[in-house]
Amino acid sequence: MTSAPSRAKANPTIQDVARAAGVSTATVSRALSNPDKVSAQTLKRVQDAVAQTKYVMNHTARSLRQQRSNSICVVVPALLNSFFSMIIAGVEQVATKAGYRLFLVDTNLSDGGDFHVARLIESVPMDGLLVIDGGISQQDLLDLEAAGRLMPSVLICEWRSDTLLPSVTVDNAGGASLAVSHLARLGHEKIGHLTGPKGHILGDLRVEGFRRGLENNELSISDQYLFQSEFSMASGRQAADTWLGMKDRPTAVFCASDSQAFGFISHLTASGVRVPQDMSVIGFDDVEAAAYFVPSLSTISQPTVEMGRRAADLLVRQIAGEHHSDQESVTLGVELVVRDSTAAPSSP
Amino acid sequence: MTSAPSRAKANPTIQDVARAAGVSTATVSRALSNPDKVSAQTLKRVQDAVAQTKYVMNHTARSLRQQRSNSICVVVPALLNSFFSMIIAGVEQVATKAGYRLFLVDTNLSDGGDFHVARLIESVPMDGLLVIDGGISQQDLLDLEAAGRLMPSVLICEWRSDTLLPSVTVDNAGGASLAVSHLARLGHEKIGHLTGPKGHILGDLRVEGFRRGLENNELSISDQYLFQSEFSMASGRQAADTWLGMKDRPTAVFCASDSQAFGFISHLTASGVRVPQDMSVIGFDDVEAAAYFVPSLSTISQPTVEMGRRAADLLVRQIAGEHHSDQESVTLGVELVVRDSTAAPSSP
DNA sequence: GCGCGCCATGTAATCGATTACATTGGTAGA
DNA sequence: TCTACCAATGTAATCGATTACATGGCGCGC
Repeated sequence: MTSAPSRAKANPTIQDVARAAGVSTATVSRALSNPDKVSAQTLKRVQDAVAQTKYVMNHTARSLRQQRSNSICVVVPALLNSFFSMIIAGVEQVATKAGYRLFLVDTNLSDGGDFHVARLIESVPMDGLLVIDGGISQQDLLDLEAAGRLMPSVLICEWRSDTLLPSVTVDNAGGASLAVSHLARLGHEKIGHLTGPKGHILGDLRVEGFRRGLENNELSISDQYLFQSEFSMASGRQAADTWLGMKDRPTAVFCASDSQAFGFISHLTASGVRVPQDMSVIGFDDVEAAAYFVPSLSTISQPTVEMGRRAADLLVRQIAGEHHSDQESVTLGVELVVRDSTAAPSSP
Repeated sequence: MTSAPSRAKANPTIQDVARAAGVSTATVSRALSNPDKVSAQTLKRVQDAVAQTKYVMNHTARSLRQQRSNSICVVVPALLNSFFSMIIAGVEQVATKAGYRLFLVDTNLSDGGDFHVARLIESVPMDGLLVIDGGISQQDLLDLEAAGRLMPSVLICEWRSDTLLPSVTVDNAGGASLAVSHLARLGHEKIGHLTGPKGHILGDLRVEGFRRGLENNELSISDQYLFQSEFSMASGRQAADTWLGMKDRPTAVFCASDSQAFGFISHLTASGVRVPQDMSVIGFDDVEAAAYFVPSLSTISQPTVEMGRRAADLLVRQIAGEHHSDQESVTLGVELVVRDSTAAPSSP
């Protein structure tokens, strides 16, 4: 190793600081992380020495010794969805304040869709895990638990009920029901639903809420009004094609996500169907673009930032060793936001 | 420390594996990371021992010893922008293949807008840095360089020209000029521009390209057609207000970002101005939603994924110690995408 | 005046993997 | 047959901070 290419030069270590301050490494360490354990005098000398040597701590060494990394990992299905970004913003606020670094993993990006937590955990030592949305298979988590390798974890967004982990969720079924009631109040009787992906817990719960909403409003349920779909815009556009091909069309649809609603409306408009005059559409999530879409989108708003905050809080407490019991799971409420994509059905 | 709460139990170490296999720790280490350095026989025994003990490597220890973390940090201004997410997807493909883990940092999320690379670098030991967009101040980078603390780095998206670091950019000015020419070809003579934020390099370059485009088409430049703006939807909506209040309005605008275009069109439509019949709008970026907006948005498309790939490639090579000279900076081309938000001006 | 205990600090073990250097046995070339 | 070298493996130092334990000095109570 002769003349290395322009590389950061070797960092000063705690040894250098100790020498400069004329104290032992133990004292430096204490001065830095437990200032009240050293005398005011020594503290000052150490601080000066730190400034002089331009010392910065080596977190790797600290992690190794302390057997903890001071960082938590957030697993997300799709960073590009602003809904998740908002949650992360909330997580960030709390985690940073508690002294944790954040590690983001996008299951969509990684492994070309074949994502396994196990591999993640093997590769990165983390103090805690925060899983957003059903991106990780329940089975993976159970396997880890069985292997005794599961670190403190909190789940955000709905999850299968039999899980052992604390979670932060919103009232998905309730939100769906709200959406349906809104449409019913406007006078719609033939209401359809663009579902989430098959087997996805969030989708399932919203279907359930959709059904309940219809019942509450004494409307009949027709399975042909269930459009098997996914959360994406492309999927919403596809559903629009199906809708256009139907003989007996619903006059309003509740979409399991805003993205779907965008795709759906987009294709309808391009085909000459006017929203909301000819057709009402309501979404779920209230992403930023919902307010700017044409027409602006009626939707169900979730307290995203708050969800992130609560989850991070649960996780930090769990890492600190506070007992986590079932009561630690949290469910937050949702809100109906009425904009321009819903209206009374046109009289035929 | 007596009965800890349900926590992952102590992981097996390389020592345990060595014992189980009846070899030394050095041999285990070699078997795991340099399989050709041990005999086939020993290799097998070690592998069996690994399986038996359920050993997983402790990356912290490895990082400490090797003085490298095998991870690179990506600094992004806003994860929720799908434009950046696409870039990251490209980065991910290359970085993972090269054996690096990805660390994402959102400067918007962190520090409430007061972000400093220095703090980041102090807190997380990384082998390389990938900075997307002008989110980090040039000064910060220069300071680091001066302090000899700058790790191998690559910049994505345009940057002030005097920088010392390799970068991956697109032809921003060229793209802007393309957009203007498209509008001019349609017959527009009064063309406006929603600029990026003041002093932002990307915005500045697009303004420059806007001017060049007008010149190329022998159109006059009127400063009142420059709408001081930012990249956000909210900012686009605000610009629409300004536009509505003008006496002599442009008949077409080029927006420095798709988000702005959404906000602009949204407000126009709500005010009864039809796009593209009464007004043409073209954006820049080609985010996913551009194709789904109503009307679908004409825009300038950037090779986002490719940008990420190229940048990651440069970075990995730089970390490996290959000499990086100026020729290593890369500029990629952009493309005009014509959709439904632009049309010939209505004859008055 | 003596002893107990506490405060500030130092000494050295420790976290778990990598790797420089040492050792062994075997083989090819002279 | 002897030397030189190589391949395979072991021994122990190393990365840089934390922290258990040891030490010395000082104050307080009796």
